[in-house]
Amino acid sequence: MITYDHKKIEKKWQKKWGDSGIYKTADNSNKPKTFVLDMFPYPSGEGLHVGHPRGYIATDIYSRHCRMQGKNVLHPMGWDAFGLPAENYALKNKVHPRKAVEKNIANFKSQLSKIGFDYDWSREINTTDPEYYKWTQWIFLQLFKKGLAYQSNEPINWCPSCMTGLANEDLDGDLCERCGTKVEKKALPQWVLKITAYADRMLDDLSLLNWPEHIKEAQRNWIGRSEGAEIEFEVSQTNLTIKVFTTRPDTLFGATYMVLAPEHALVREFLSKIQNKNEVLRYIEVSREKSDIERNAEGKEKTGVELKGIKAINPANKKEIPVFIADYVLGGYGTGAIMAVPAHDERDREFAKKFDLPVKDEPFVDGKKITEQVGGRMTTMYKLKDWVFSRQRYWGEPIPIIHCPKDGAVAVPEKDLPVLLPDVEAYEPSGTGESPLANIPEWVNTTCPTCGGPAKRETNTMPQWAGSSWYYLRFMDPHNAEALVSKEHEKYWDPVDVYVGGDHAVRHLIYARFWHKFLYDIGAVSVPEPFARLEFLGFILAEDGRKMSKRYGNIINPDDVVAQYGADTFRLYEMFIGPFENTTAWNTNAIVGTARFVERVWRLHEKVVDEQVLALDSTVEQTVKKVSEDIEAFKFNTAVSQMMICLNAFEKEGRVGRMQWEKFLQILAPFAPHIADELWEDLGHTESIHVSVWPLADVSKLVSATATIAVQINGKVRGRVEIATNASETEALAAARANPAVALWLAKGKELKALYVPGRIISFVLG
RNA sequence: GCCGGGAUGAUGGAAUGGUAGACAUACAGGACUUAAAAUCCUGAGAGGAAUUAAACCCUCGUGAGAGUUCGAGUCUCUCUCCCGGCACCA
Repeated sequence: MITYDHKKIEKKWQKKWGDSGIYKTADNSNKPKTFVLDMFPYPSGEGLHVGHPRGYIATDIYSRHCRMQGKNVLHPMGWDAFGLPAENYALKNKVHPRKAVEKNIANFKSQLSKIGFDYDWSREINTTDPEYYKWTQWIFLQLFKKGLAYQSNEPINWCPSCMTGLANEDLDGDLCERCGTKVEKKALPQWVLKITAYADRMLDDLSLLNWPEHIKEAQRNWIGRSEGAEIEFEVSQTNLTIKVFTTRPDTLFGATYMVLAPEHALVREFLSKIQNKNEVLRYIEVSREKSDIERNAEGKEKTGVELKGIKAINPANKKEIPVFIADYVLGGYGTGAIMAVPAHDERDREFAKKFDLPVKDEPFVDGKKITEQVGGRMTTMYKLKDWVFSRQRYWGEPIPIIHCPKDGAVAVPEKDLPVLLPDVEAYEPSGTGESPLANIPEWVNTTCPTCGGPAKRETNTMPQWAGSSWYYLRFMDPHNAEALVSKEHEKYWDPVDVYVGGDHAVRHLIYARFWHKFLYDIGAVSVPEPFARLEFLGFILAEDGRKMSKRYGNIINPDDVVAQYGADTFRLYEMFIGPFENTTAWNTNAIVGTARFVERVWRLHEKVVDEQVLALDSTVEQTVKKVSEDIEAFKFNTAVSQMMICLNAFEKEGRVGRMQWEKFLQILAPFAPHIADELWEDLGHTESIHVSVWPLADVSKLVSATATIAVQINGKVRGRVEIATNASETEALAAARANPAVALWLAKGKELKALYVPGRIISFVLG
C-alpha cells in the first residue's frame, strides 16, 4: 500500500517554485497578457476561514492554465488594511493599528502559502504603506482640482455618550453598539465626491462588460436613473413656488395635495404664514432626531402634518390644494417635494386615507404635452448620491488638504505627498466629532501653500473604500515612485481580464469604476473600464448552514484541513463542492472524496506503460477538451468530475499509456499543482509541469464510427440501436424498425411521423 | 413591498430542447483481515408485474398547475416556498 505523503511533497514543491521564480511576472514580454485578480482581503485578526480561499483557488487554477497556454500572466496579491476593525483592535489593546495589521498579514501569508498559490509576491501591495497611499492621496487631489471633490455639511450618526461618530455597522438598531445610547444625527463639514457626474456613463458602459447579469442589474438599480418631469406649483398669495419631480406627469390632474420632506428649505420660508407653526416645528424636530433605521422601522404607517394656511395651485386645473410635510418624502431624492396622486400611487393613497384627503381618479393626459403647457421640463433623476468621503477616524489615508483662513481649502502640493499619517497617543475620536488627528497640534498646524500664512490640515481621513478603488492599477507597476502606474505598464496590462470575488456587488465595484473613469478622463489610464470580466463567487457556509463566525464557533481554518489532507485535496474539494457562484455548506465528510482521488492518482503512477492504450484515447481527449472548456468558463466542479471519470477509466483498464498519463497530469496540474509536479518529475521531466505546454484535445479521436441512438415512440424511449455516425435518416429509421423491441411497439398503432435528429434521437409518432 | 437568484435521490450536485440523477458523499451487502481502519467489488429514484434467480419489461417521477413541441428538468404563463440585496426613490 503506497500512501501519498502530502506534507513532504507539498513542502518540497512550494520551496522549489519559490527558488526557481517560475511565477514571476515579466513586464516586457511578447506573449499576450492575462491579468487575473482576486478581490484583495482585509487582513482581520480572525485569519482566513475555508470560505476565503475558494476564489483564490479559482484564480490560481485559471492563471496556471493561462500560463501553460503561453500567456504572460499577472496574478498578484495584496492587502486592504486601513479601516475600522484594525482601529477598534488598537483601541482595545492599546497597540498601534500598524502593528496589528503587520501581525495579521503575516498570519494571512502563512495561511495562503500552505495552499500553494502562484502569486508573484514581489508585487505585494498594502494600502497602508505610505508609498501606496501617496497615490491614493494624489487621486484625491486630481478630483479636487477638477471640482469633483467638494465640502458639504452632511449628517453622521452621532453617539452623544461616546462623543463619537459611528458607522452603520456600529449601530444596534438606532442605539450605539458600545454603550446603548440612542444615536443622533449630527451635521459635520465633510468631503464629498461627485460620483453623480459619472452616473450616465457608468450606466451606459455596463454594456461593455462581461459581468453576470444580476450584478449589472444591481448596479443599474443602485444608480437608479429615472426619466420624468420637473414641474413648479405656485404657492397661493406668495411669489414662491414648490418644484417637484415626477415620473408620471400624465397624472397631473389627479394631484390633490403636495408633500414636502420635513428638511425641505421652503418650510422655513413659509413659517410666518403657517397657522399651526408649533406643531410643524415639532414634527420637523422629531424627524430630524430619527435615525434612518427608525424612520424605516415604522414600516408603512404614514405620519405628517399639514401646513395650515399654505395652499398650492395645481397648474393643470388651477385648483388650490393643501400642502403637508411628511417623512415618507425624502429630502435627498428628486427635489425633496412631491405632487401626491392618491388615485395612482400606493403611498399617496395610504397617506390620503389617513388624513382624509380626496382621491380623484382623473383620466391620464399626454405627459409631454402637459409638462410643456404648465411650464415644466423633462429631466432625469438618480438614486445615486454623491459619495461622502470623510471619516472622523484615525486609521485611514489623511485627506491632503490645508485649510487657510485666507485662501480656504488648498491642495497640498503634489511634491509634498504623501501626507503621512502621524503617530498618536490615543486612537479615540476627539470628542468634538473630529478625528483623533485633531488632537495633534504639531501636525495640524502648518502653513498655507498659497500665501504662506498659518493654516490647519484637514483632519478627516478617507474611507476604507479609497485604497481598494484603484489597487489593481498599482499591481501593474507596484514600485513606481514617479506615478501611480507608468504609461507603458498600464497600456500593457490594463484592463483586468478576470476579476473574482463575492460580496461587493455594488459599492466597491461602483467606486472603482468611478475612479477608473475619472483617471481615464485625465489621461492616467487608457481603457474606459477597469474589469473586463467579473466572476462572482458564492460563500462557503459552516456545516451547520450558518455563516462562519467566531460568534458561533464554527470556523474551519484552512491550515487544519491542509495539515490533515494536504493542499491538493483541499483545492480540489473547494472546486468540487458545487458551482462556483453557488453558496454551499462545508462538509467535512465529503472531502474524503477528493482525498481518495489524490491517493488514487498517486497509486496509478505505478501502472504507467510506454505504449498507448487505445481504449483510453477517447476518454483522455474528451477529458482534455472538457477540462479546458470548464476552466475557461469557471465551471470547476464539472472539470473535477471529468478528471474523476478519466481516472476511473484508467483504473478499470489497469494501466495507462505514458502520453495519456502526461496529458492527464497536465490538466490536473492547475488544480493539484504539487502532486502533478511530483509525478511529472517522476516521468523524467526536468522542468516544472507548470511551465509545460497545455495539451490540445485531439478531436479526431472523439468521433467514433458508430453510436448508440435511443429510439422514442410517442416521446418514450423504447429501444436503442447502434448505427453509423454518418447514417442518413432513411438508414437510421430502417435500423430502428429492424429492432425487435421497437417493432413490437410500432405494431401497436398507426405511424404518423418518423424523424431522425443526427447523433441524438430517432423518434416515431403513433396515432 | 421592489429587484435578483433558486427549488432535481438521504446529501452536494450533473444534464447544447433529445436515454433524468453523471461525478462524489452517506448508506447496504460482499472480498481482504484474528479484528478494526484503509482498500477493492457490488447494489440502490418510487412503485409494479414476472421469475428458482438474474437480465429483460411496465407505470410514475426534476416544488404545484397549465401551455408550446414528435419530445420539456431545460422554453412560455400562473402559483407556492426558499435564499440574497435594496428598502417609503415620487
